[in-house]
Amino acid sequence: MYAEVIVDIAAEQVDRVFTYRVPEGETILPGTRVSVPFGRMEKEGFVIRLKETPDYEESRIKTILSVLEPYPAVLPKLMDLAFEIRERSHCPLSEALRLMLPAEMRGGRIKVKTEACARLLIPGDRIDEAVAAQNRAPKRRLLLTLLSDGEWHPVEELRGMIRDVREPLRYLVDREMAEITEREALRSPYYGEAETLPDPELTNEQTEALEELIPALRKPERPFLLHGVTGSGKTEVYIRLVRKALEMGKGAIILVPEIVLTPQMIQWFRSRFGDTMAVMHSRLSPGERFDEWRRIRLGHARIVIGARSAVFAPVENLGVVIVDEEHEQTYLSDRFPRYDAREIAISRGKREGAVAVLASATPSIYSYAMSRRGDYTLIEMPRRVLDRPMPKVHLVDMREELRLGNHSMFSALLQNKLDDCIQKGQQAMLFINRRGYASSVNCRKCGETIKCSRCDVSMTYHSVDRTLRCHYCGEIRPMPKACPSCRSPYIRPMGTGTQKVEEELNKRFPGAGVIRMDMDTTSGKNAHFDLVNRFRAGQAQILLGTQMIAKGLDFPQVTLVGAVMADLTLNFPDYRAPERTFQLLVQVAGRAGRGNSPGEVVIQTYQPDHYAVLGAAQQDYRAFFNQEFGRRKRDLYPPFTLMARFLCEAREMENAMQTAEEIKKKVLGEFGSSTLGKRILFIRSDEAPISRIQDRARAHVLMKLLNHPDTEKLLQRFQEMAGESYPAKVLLEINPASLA
DNA sequence: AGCACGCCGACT
DNA sequence: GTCGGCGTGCTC
Repeated sequence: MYAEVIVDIAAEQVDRVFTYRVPEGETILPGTRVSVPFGRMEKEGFVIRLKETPDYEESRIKTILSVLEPYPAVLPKLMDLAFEIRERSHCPLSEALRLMLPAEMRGGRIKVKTEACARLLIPGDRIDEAVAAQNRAPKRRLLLTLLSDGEWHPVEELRGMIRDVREPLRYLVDREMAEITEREALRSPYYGEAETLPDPELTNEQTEALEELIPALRKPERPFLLHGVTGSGKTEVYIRLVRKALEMGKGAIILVPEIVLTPQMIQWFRSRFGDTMAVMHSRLSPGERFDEWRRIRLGHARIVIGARSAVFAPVENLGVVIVDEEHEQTYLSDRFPRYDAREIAISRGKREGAVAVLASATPSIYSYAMSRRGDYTLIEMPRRVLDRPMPKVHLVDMREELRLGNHSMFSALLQNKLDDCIQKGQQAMLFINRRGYASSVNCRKCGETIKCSRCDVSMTYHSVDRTLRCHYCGEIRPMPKACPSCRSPYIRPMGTGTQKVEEELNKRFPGAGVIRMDMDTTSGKNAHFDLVNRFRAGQAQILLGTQMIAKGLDFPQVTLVGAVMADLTLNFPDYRAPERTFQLLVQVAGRAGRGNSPGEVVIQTYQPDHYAVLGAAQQDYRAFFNQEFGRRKRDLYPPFTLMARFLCEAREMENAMQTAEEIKKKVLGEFGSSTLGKRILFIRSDEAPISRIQDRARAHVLMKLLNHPDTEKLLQRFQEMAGESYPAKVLLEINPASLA
């Protein structure tokens, strides 16, 4: 027998199969990882196919050294998916296959953990007798009792209950009353027992949604788009759908944005699904990640809840894939090979006969447009559970506040509402959009902003330790005493960050208690969890935070939500700015009134007439969609067009720019005024907006292409062009998440 | 990815 | 004369 193997090296030159001999007596299935001799190295590889006769000179064929796992690490369906990813993102197959396993599995960096376990060999009806016989040896008695269920018990666990347990255990083993073996142990990312919760009553809308979704488990057709307002109970729909799939013997994947994957939410799902659920997210330790992966692969867990990369979880006989908060940017991978977890979810659904559900209170313009075209089946849930009202939203024009002489960052209305809320003993959440507004440090004399030496972005002032930090590369510098460019001493932090607001709040509302959640206060492993818990327990009345408090959190005591200056994203030089702003504001507003008391929201804005702000204030998705869709059509933005960019990175900007210009010339030379060339609405080469990241100079060729069936041919040609050799490293991006 | 092979510059 | 620079090419 011979095996075709893809060697685990990420390079175009070795992106083809190599033939190896299967050792005598071994049976290997496709998808199995093996260790093979490659040149004079030893490498890991993936078996792609098995065959009887080799198509390579037999005497030169080497033999597989060892089989790394006794089962295929890549399921056949995921193998097909890897081929598709290679096609679509033009990466070596080995790179696509790497997505299918936890990183630490490669290179044998992680081992299966074992632990000693003991169990009783005495038949059940003779245990009492055995216990009674040990009336003068209390430790033996206790041990017999602990083991009396006949199950395996880790010795470590017994040691916690009996001092020097080895002594009585040896006694039992010597008399063949018990046995000890090394068994595989699973490192668990869960702590605490999950309480079992009863099923809540379903609302009419939930029932109706399920009446559409459940039949699709038998014969899935198109993907679903579930549009349910904040608080409409989408999660309960997921739970019932997943449970149904489970009853049919199928598995499920639920994708959520990383930020909402808090221990609470995990415990909550655990309370409904128990040990048949596994989690996958970036905060797991390498051991935990591997063990969770193994639980899924071996079928011990059939339900996976996880962040982006969990779309690749090795669930066999997949019944349903759900993408929660489908509009979130986190579903776009920022690493190579780039992928969109939503696309993969749909592709897996189609490939494996599973229902794909994209869900959001604020669907992406793209997905909603797809549902209008009939490519996705739309399910709407326009009302909240228990007929709770949508929160009442007040818009405050901050320009007007200034005109009235209010120079603080809180409008009179927000101050009054906060006063009121705190006096009533209720809780409030204040959301600050710090992006682009953070306390950059400026010189008041020459106007210079202090930038990171390596990344060309402004550094941010952190008052706790009086340092400047770069949010791109993490560089930390002490706050300078004088302006680095003009030596003037008049430099100081500008703008408003969460810390400054926190100080202000403590001054204005002494005794209310403020919890701040942002990148700085949530860096520890459980910091996020602890802060959320403290707020839930009522240890503070005000929760202040950035993006991370905008989504998914459910605090029934919160009756007031303030968006202090949330419309700043509107001014971002990005065509998605209105979409982002609308989504953010609706999500923020959705945090209010989730309990029995109705909620109120104050949105402070400088652009109260903007349709994204108005749409959010009225909580009217459709109105917003229509406006935004019209604008995209008129101004030729996606989905009517697509952006393509060649990103060129080099040590020197000269090389990066030279490459960008060369590519632009090549594109124009080849397509110029041809029919295909007419699909190019514009093309421009330039330094990238962030001209240096991690000491690499960046330039790009930016193109807007008309979305037309034959545009695909252009893209394929672009992919080839990106693969040629230049003085800079070139990467082709289609509709990049950011143009930075 | 690694490592060999190979063809030109400054040194014990 | 030799050590060593890293460009090109191969690995079942």
